[in-house]
Amino acid sequence: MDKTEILKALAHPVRVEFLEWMKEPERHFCDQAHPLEMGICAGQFEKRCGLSQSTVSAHLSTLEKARLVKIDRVGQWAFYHRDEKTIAAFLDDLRSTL
Amino acid sequence: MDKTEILKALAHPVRVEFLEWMKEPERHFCDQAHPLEMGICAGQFEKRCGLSQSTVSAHLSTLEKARLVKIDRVGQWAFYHRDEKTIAAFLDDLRSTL
DNA sequence: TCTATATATCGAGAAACTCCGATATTGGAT
DNA sequence: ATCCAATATCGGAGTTTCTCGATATATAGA
Repeated sequence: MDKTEILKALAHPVRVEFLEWMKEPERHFCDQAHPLEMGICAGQFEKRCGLSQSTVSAHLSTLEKARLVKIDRVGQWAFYHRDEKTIAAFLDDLRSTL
Repeated sequence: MDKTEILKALAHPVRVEFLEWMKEPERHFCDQAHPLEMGICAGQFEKRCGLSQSTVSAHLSTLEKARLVKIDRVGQWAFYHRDEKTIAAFLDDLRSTL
């Protein structure tokens, strides 16, 4: 759990927004073809943030490198979901050290 | 309380370190001439982080713009201390939204 | 096999960040 | 008034981040 890497990952509002959206999938991704239990397709973020496909992919990759999200690759799709373990550990660490 | 600005301010390990040092002044700044209750002199950080005076000043300025610290200017000195109100509000907000 | 779709990666330009030395500003002391 | 010490600001070099379009990869389906 690299605190600095996580804080850098959170230092862009779009990435924070992605994490917040994933907290309530049924609210923000109700039109996804696949069941929400599988995670959120990368393309879903694209539609909602107004950025290009490659930019969204890069942001998701940043979140993944910081271990804030996990990816399940199924066929041609990448399903993203929050890594609650890392997020909780980070929040606890931040509260106790900051 | 601008969450994005705070997260960007925390996205540099030196600034996080400054905040952590200020949490225990008697431990990290025991050699300060002025009483620690006044806050921590800018020069104290310089001695401990190995960065130049101008760089330290800029980092402290970033923390101040994010309202993570407050400054008391007394004579030619600038005494810094944590703004616990902002820090607590930020941690609460992060825990509830992230 | 060929085509379409989903995602990742590459290359490049713009913007932001980091750091420094030099200079400016401020206030105290002589 | 002058000098010194503490801090802030400026200007610039180097690095990183953000974003895009183009291209690559990988899978599904006809």
